[in-house]
Amino acid sequence: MSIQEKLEAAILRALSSLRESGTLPAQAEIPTSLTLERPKNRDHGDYATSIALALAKSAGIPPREIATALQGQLLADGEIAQDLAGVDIAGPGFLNLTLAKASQGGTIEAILKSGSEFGKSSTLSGVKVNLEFVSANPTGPLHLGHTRWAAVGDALGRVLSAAGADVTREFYVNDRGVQMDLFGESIRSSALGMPRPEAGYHGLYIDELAKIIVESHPEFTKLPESESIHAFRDAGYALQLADQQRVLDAMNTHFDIWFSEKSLYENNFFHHCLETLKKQGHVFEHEGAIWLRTTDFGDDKDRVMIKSDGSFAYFASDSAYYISKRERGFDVLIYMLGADHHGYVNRLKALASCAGDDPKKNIDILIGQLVKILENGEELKLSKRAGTIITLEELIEKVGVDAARYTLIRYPVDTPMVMDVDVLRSRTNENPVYYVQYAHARICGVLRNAADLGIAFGADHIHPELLENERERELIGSLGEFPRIVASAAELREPHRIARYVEELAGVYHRFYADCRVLPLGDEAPTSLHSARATLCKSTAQVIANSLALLGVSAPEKM
RNA sequence: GUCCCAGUAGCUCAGUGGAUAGAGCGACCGCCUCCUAAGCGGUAGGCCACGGGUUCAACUCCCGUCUGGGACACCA
Repeated sequence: MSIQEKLEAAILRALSSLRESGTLPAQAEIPTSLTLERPKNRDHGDYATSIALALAKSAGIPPREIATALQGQLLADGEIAQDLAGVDIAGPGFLNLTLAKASQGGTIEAILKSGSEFGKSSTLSGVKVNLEFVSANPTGPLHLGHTRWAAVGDALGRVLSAAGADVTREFYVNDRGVQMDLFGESIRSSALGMPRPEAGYHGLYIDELAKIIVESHPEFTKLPESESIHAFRDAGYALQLADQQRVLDAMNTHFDIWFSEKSLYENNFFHHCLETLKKQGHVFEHEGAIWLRTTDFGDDKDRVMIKSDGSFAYFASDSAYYISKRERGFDVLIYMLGADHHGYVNRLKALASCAGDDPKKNIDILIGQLVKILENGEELKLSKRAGTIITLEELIEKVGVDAARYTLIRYPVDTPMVMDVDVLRSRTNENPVYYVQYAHARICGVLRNAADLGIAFGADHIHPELLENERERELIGSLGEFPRIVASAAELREPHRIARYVEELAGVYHRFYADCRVLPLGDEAPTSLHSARATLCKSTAQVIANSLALLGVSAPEKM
């Protein structure tokens, strides 16, 4: 149990004993859990709680009076009193807690003991999560519109796993339907030197695909039109999907399952889904088409699953895919969609309700705003190579995987963002990924030197009582926050919190480094303080590395 | 017309109901004879779009207005 959790438990304990003793009346609304705040102002201690303010009304007692009683309880609590150097009442009734030095050492010890496991929790343990992201059509290269999810989705998967969830990352492959046929037709047209279909695909990559396919299968061009289109379609699809997989792999983004849309219609699965939905009573027939009455659950119109001509509407796939995920045992289905799909939110939630589920619990839809990319101050839209828009691969070539991933992840997804290629290539404070990586490399350098000088550091050399500098206190405080940051990032599905946190941590470290000499100067003899500071450095490097690992960004030992 | 998102320092943006609203860039002034200056410190810069409401407490929650961006097919 971390020191923070210990304190939280102690406060709850204090509150209930105050109620038992009659200091707090029975009608006081004592919460069952509470989270301590980290005050921004150093004068307000290491942790603070406003619980006295919150209780004042229901208890009918002035907040400062409650705070005073609480203060007395905490100081008399044998299990916690020795961890506290101070319990102060401030302002209207805040309770400010200052940790004893020895308790701060507990944070360092926990980090060194847990290593790469530090920060993990069990807040989501037992929850089976299906995380679906990217899900690009396999009819072209991955482009800028997919990059944000490729990075954020992957990071979210890592964060959820760190919080104990059982996560399956899934890529939905739209391998059937009109678009696929157009794709095949476009490749075939290129192979035969014919004009492309009007609504078809026009990128140069189509010509490349055509060339590759014709080389290995010249006979495709001689097949009857329909068969030929299908042959080109299937071959092109296989090549394009493999290409997407290669690029995602290079992006350090990995999937557990590549789910085929086509498979939803094999082995009578769709029919089974329809029967399942019918049992819930929201399926109906109208003018020869089969509908789902999503308006029963707040959708603005009902949705067609099977059109009157017997063909499947897109919503048929959505429905069957949803049923498939639930039948495969997932409790929480996370969908990561682009802003252009926000109209899907209501119908997907209504679909969950139509299937008898609770949309608040079983489905979670994240909408990502657009990404723009700037180079030399101009927006990049056209890509010579793809003939359409800039590809994910080109972005990686320009700025590298670490910078691309980090930048894409560090903003909340519901705000539009601009990536400036020139900034991402710069090696200054302006470029947060370097700022953070540099802090890690810097620590590694110090620790190499420490080892050369024969200075001992590690779990046996924490010496918390020697770490008296304000910068040291600040650094230890930041390190201790990591587990709660991971837990909240997972709960809120906001991996950008990890990035913001590690930037803050790197800043705190750089300030510590500027003020506190870690290694002996000149001929100075090594002391316990040198060991203690080197140990603090080591634990900081560990937390930075753990943070970057959650983002899928490397933590270099040298730069 | 309906719906979604945004509006915070000159610029790009953080900020899960708490105390004096933050960071980077840009501007100005400083810090390397010794651990990575890809770093650190300081100064200047804010009616948190506007108006109501809820609350002990609102940048944060609710309603409305204005401005900007996007979405609204028996399309995939």
